[in-house]
Amino acid sequence: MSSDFLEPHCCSECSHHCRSEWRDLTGDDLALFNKAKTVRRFEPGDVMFHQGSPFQGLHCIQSGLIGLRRVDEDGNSALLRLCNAGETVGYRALLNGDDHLNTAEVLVPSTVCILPRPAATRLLAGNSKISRRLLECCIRDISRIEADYARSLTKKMKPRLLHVLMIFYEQMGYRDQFDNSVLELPIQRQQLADLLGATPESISRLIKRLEREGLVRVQDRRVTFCSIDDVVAEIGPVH
Amino acid sequence: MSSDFLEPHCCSECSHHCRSEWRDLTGDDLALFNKAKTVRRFEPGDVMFHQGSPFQGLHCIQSGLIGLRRVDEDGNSALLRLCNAGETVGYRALLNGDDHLNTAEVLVPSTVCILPRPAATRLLAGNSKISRRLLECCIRDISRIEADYARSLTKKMKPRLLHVLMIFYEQMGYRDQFDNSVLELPIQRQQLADLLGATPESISRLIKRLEREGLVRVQDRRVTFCSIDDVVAEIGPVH
DNA sequence: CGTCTGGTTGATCTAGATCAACAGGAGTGG
DNA sequence: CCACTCCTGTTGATCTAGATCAACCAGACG
Repeated sequence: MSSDFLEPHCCSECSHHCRSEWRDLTGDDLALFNKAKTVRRFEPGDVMFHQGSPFQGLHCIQSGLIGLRRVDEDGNSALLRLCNAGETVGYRALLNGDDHLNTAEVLVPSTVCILPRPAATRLLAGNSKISRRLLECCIRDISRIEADYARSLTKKMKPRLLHVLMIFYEQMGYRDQFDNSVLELPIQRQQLADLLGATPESISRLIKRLEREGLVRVQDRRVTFCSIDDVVAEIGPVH
Repeated sequence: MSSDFLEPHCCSECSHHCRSEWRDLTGDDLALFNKAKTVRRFEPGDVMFHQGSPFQGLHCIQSGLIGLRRVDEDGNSALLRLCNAGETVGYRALLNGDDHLNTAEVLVPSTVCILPRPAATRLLAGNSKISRRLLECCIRDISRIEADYARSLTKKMKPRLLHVLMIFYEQMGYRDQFDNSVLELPIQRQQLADLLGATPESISRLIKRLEREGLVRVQDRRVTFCSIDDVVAEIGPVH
């Protein structure tokens, strides 16, 4: 058993993650990846890169939760996307050479593997499998954001809030001792609001309403679903 | 001068279009492209492919305007994106093998070049330049939709409507005999509304308001901008 | 002619924004 | 230990952008 297994580096974490773009690195490519990578630990509130800043490195999320935030000219800001373990962030700036369009902000304690440009470029140029993976990643991201956009155009806040709750539930929900479906929300109300283009006040009231309607019970960050089926009925298929 | 120039086929149209993904096809690849392609003419209201239908072919828009529409479970629909000459549509279904997520509806008379799956796959597998182009195309689409999504989350209808007017103006606007900036809107109010997640009534009233505020003058489909600068000031940088 | 389609207008309603106040912790510093 | 402030969240009062529903209008078209 190599030391990689005893003390995991980026290679084993990033490239072994079943959803990662880097899952099928082998041989020289894997060695290059490992040599060039740095692994960093981030805390909530940290920023991995800023909107408007030049590309610094490809960020592969090993664990945690990252939000991509966009701020407009008058200071309004929105969380456009959430990125989980296994996802690669910042590839757009790598590929088109432009500055980052979003700020990548850390929402929960996260471990991230950073691959600087030279290595990323070499890997991409040398291995067509990797650029294919990146293309898949692009397609996945586009589908996700298109779906979110469509929801924002056609639906009210209530089903949209329920939708993000369900997304979180899928990723980190669990059953408590009474077999209730429970979710420990990883983000605060403000960020929930930024995710939906709403205000924290509205989120607060909306949650109250969901409780009155008997869909969920919420205490601070803990969300207990009274009936997952009822929730799904409100929002249609989650994906 | 070859007959291609006298009676343009897809090759010369699609692949010569400066923004097309296919601009640098040469030799055998170009021959394959030409052999496999079919060119079709569509009229407004026609549908190139339906949401939920399987991939039939890659659609390269030679001329015209295509809208990608998404309809949800309760029948609400939105126009997620507009695609102009030079753009390739439907690549997602090609690459991931899933059904189309959107309906591609024709908004103005359009000429489209259709490349069936086998040829598309062969071209993609054999020519890394092409998959790189497709990746760029993906990146462009993702940037666009992200920007639209951000606007929908943070801005009111007024700047968003002005934004789509400016987008149209950039593409097809002109100066009239008095040097006014004029735009002949290619779509009707309903579609404008679907593009913004609004109702036709709201669009109608909003336009009235823009006229009252002296930003534009509108008669049927003709939009005359009183001051492009004022409009730009309202919406910030267009791109 | 009647009918249809796209657009406008008016009256009313409502979801969500805004603004202001307040409440409960969690530090922090005396 | 208490007082203070900061930060997140909640609540209340009010406002408003945009939706909804109904009517109507003009042109196109059989």
